[in-house]
Amino acid sequence: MKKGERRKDELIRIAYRKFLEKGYEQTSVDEIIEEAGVAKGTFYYHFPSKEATLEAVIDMMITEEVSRAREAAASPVPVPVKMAAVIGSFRPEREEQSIAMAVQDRENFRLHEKLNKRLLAEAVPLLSDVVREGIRQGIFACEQVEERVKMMLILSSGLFDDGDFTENDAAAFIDIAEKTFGAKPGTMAFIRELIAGGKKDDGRES
Amino acid sequence: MKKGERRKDELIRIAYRKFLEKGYEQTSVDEIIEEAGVAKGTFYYHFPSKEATLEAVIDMMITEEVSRAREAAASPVPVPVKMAAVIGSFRPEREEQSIAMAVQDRENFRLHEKLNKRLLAEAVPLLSDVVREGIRQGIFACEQVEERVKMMLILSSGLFDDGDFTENDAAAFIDIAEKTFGAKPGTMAFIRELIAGGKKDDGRES
Amino acid sequence: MKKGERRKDELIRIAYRKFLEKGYEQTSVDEIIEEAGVAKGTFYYHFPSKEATLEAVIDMMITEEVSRAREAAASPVPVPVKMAAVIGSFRPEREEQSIAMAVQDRENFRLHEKLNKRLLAEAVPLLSDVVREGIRQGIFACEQVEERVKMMLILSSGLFDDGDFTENDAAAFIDIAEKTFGAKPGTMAFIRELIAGGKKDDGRES
Amino acid sequence: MKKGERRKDELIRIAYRKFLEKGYEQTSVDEIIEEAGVAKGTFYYHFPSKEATLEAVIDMMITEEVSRAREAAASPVPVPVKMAAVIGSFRPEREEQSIAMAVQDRENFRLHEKLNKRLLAEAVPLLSDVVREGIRQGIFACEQVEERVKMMLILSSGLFDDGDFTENDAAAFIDIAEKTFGAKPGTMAFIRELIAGGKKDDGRES
DNA sequence: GATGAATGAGTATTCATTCAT
DNA sequence: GATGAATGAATACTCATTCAT
Repeated sequence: MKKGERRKDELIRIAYRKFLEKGYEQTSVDEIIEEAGVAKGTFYYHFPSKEATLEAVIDMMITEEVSRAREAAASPVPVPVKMAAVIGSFRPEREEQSIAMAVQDRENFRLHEKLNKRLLAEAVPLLSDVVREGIRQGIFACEQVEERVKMMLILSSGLFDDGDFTENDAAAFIDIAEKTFGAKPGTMAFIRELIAGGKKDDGRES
Repeated sequence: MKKGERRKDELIRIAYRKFLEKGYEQTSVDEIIEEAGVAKGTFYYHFPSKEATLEAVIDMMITEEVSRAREAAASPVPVPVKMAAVIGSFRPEREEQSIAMAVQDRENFRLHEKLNKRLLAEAVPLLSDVVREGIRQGIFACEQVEERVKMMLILSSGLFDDGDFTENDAAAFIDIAEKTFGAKPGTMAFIRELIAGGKKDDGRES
Repeated sequence: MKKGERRKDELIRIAYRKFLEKGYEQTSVDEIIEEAGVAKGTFYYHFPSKEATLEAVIDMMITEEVSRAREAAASPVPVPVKMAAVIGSFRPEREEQSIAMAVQDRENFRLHEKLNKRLLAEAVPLLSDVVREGIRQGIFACEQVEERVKMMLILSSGLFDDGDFTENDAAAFIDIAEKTFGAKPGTMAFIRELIAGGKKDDGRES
Repeated sequence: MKKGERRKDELIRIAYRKFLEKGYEQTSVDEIIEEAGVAKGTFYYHFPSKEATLEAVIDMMITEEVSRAREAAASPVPVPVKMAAVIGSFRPEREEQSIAMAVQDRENFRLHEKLNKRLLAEAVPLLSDVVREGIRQGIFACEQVEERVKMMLILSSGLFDDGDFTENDAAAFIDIAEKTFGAKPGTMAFIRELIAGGKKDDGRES
């Protein structure tokens, strides 16, 4: 990696953190460059616009998560475990920002939405394959696989992403998920641990 | 209603429309007062800040929708029909803005989210009562009623609010909803019409 | 005149002087407001953009000069004298800026050109009437009156506006002007004084 | 010519075209180097500043045109024809840019003016010699030769350079020119073709 | 000769808010 | 109740120029 690229990556990293902390619109270019300790011109040397930085940030996140998810999808483990692993791959950045981002998270809809759209697009096919594998193995039984996967992802994101949920939420979600995919009761109990993991140190957003 | 109150209500109504059209952040106080034909000072006579206008707008929306929903919940009709009516009450702005808001919908997350949080809080108990009524009548059978209601609302909002969904989406959703509440297949087919209604004139954007 | 209008007029006056001194592009909004001692917002309260200020400046100049010229055209004096008076009305800013504008004059093409276009459009008909009056009186004799007037204005502007010309220039110009309008030699000697007046205190620059 | 010189000349040529198309101020160094495919440093290796590029561009133009004009002035043809040829040499860029520059011509006053000043300085003595030759041959009769030449150049530039003129303009101009130089009516009718030539393919702008 | 990353002062414009009348 | 002139910090973005390699 060249010297110039390192500067650019640092800017992306800082932008990433800022966008999570305060949201895209609320983060000014000035704040980013001040934290990076570079001049205004340097920022605009690397990015044609502020919006381009958002794209770069999202690309970075997607790239990382998708590659982790793909690996998980390819591993030779039982289907339910594999599902857990794939979904887990898409739950971003546990250790890193978890703390910082908790601060203020109200306004980063733009990042959230762009990211969600792209993640959904990447995650749905991946998970659908896992579900179909489960169907072949007799673990699951359902039609409209892609749609059901999409719904479970929407639901899990709306419910758990903010780390604010009860045991009842988890129980109901597991029951719904099992019925959604036509699985036997208990098959997807593993989800409880998956989301529980995110509850403690992943205080993403209120 | 006094003269001053009428002015204030007009400002709220204009702000409401603008927020839907362009989003909260993207609507300037100047635009609101210009459309209202009042002076800057007048705005700040009625509202301590721009943010206060957002709160007022949300209050107005909630109040209207909740009262419609309460009426629906109290009407003596079969439970599935009642559910449709209550949910329908919470789907805002059918006739009025549906057209206008189609224009731009990308940035009004702030309004959306504030509204959603409050609507969820109001809608969940109301719908839960309806579901419990259904349980007593043997139409539904489930535990964690409130949680399940919440999930169906999250899911329906994530899936259908943007009017961009397929027949497969609808089919899967209906199946999931029935299983979620332990209803017999076909019990909740009415949902298809409910969401179809929003698809036509609510060409919001994808 | 209201208070707000006075502020606006002051801004126009300052912009006018700055534009003459340094040119439109080279004058920043910051410089104008600093000299006026007002805040940035005040400027943009009165003008939608910097360009609008240029328009306002030009309007101000045109309005003044045209009204002076119209008066001169209506006065009951001999035709050659009247011509001198009308032309003189269009030679702007003798006393006021003459000094300040001398500083730098290199870049104000934009002002100059916009102004020239509009002045020419106003001056040509006015002077043409005077020339036709002269033709009726037998002082002048020519066709294509408007075109000839336009040419003499272009020529006089190109030659004398910068105050940098010789006696030979004046002599040749007078000869050409007389021949252009078919006047007897000496008829338009008055021009010499007209342009001489601009030479001293109007040390614009070359 | 060395390799470095070729690079420099290419930069001048590109700058020349850009300055004509968009004007000096509106052309950024970035645009020039991008089109040339060289690095920023390369530009500043060849030119101490952007302004220096303008000077270089003007030098290039002058040099070309003056040498063409000198050739024309030395050729053994009748005086009126020679005048036409010399003036024609100074009307720049017939074939090359005529099209490109038509795009935008509003802002390149700086180039225009610098060029005009220098062209005038070069053209006046050259044309004056031609006029004096005409006087010796009895075709022309006038004093203040240089001044009259200058005036005709100013006039022709102000009138015809933008290609927007009428037959009346041409007629009046020819009449004035003949009287200016004391020529017999008809002597300078050739001018009509000269300017007509510029009207067609030189659609610079209105 | 040539590169390209870095600079930083400068640009026009926006906008929520204040306050004397 | 209502006005509208005034504010000033903030914003995204530009661009001629420098310099270590």
